[in-house]
Amino acid sequence: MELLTIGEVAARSGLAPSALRYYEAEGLVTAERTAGGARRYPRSVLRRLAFVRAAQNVGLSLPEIREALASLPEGRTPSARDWERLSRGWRDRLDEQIAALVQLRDGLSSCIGCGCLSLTSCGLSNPGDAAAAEGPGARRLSPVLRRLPPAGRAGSPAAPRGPAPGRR
Amino acid sequence: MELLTIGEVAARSGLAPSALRYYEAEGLVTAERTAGGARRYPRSVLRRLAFVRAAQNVGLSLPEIREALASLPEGRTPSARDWERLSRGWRDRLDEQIAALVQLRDGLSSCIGCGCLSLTSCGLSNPGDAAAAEGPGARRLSPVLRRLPPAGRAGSPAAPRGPAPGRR
DNA sequence: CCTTGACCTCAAGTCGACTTCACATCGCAG
DNA sequence: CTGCGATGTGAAGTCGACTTGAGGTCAAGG
Repeated sequence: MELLTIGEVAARSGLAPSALRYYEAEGLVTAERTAGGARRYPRSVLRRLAFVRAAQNVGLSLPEIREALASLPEGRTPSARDWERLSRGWRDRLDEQIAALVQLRDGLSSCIGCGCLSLTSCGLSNPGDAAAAEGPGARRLSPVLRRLPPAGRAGSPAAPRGPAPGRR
Repeated sequence: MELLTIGEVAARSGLAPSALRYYEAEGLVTAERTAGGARRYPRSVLRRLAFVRAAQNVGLSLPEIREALASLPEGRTPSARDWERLSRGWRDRLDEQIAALVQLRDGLSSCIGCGCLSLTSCGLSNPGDAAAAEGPGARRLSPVLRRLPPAGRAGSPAAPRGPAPGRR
């Protein structure tokens, strides 16, 4: 009645069934079982999955998301306070990431203008050769950048999350 | 004389020797060899590595970087035109990423204000349940976001690139 | 001559978030 | 009863960018 099969949840959430099982194994969601062992999800799981997605977009890892979810009293619809608390942290995270990218972009722009093609002394990259270049002057990039990507990850057209060739 | 050992390059670039070998295998850098087979790098490799770093920060994958490097006439110091061409593309990339993050952050902020805790209809996440919620109205997130992180990657204290326990 | 230490190669391991595979079951229509 | 499709499980594979490990070589120093 009010319970959804894994296939339905997959269709509605856009996640592959395998991902849902994985999330369950990781403790992000739970499901009841039929006599036969099939998963039956309450409608609220969709909200939970939406939450997971949002958190992923902010850059949280699954363990972090699990923690965040754990801080929401079981099953209950998150209160305004819950939501505010969580999203405030996320906002800070996003602000950090944005600031780092902006800084990088601006460094790039100024490099175009200044003609310092060497890259050896222009802070855009410049990791350790600062030591060779003498003096601790360089090293302008905030560490958050190092934490950021290898971003292209899903960049290649090949199946990041969208394609989900799983449901064939 | 003017040639650096892998250890020196590692120290000056901040990369582990293993990473340098890997880059060579991937065709990002080349090195001469001594009679005994040891790598000897010209000073210019540092510039090249700085370039690689910068490109990584922008979010390029190694294959993409290899391509970019290939477009720089062999060995020659990149001209102003080269640099401008490349960095313009990077800038666009960064702009995209920044825009996506800003959009996400602002969505977050507006959610705090609007009290729509359900997450089911607020575009912050909302992947496929739009179908369930009837109508194609949702799905506000630009696809660039999906390409972005799972960012936390290096987030865990455990050795992303900094620690480089390689040089022990 | 022997030991270090820096270097070499090739193979395999790591991390995160899943997917894919092989094989077993459930429930139901025909 | 048979067959199909949706599901179940556990194990192993995938991708990117490296690191780690095992086992071997080279040049210099005591």
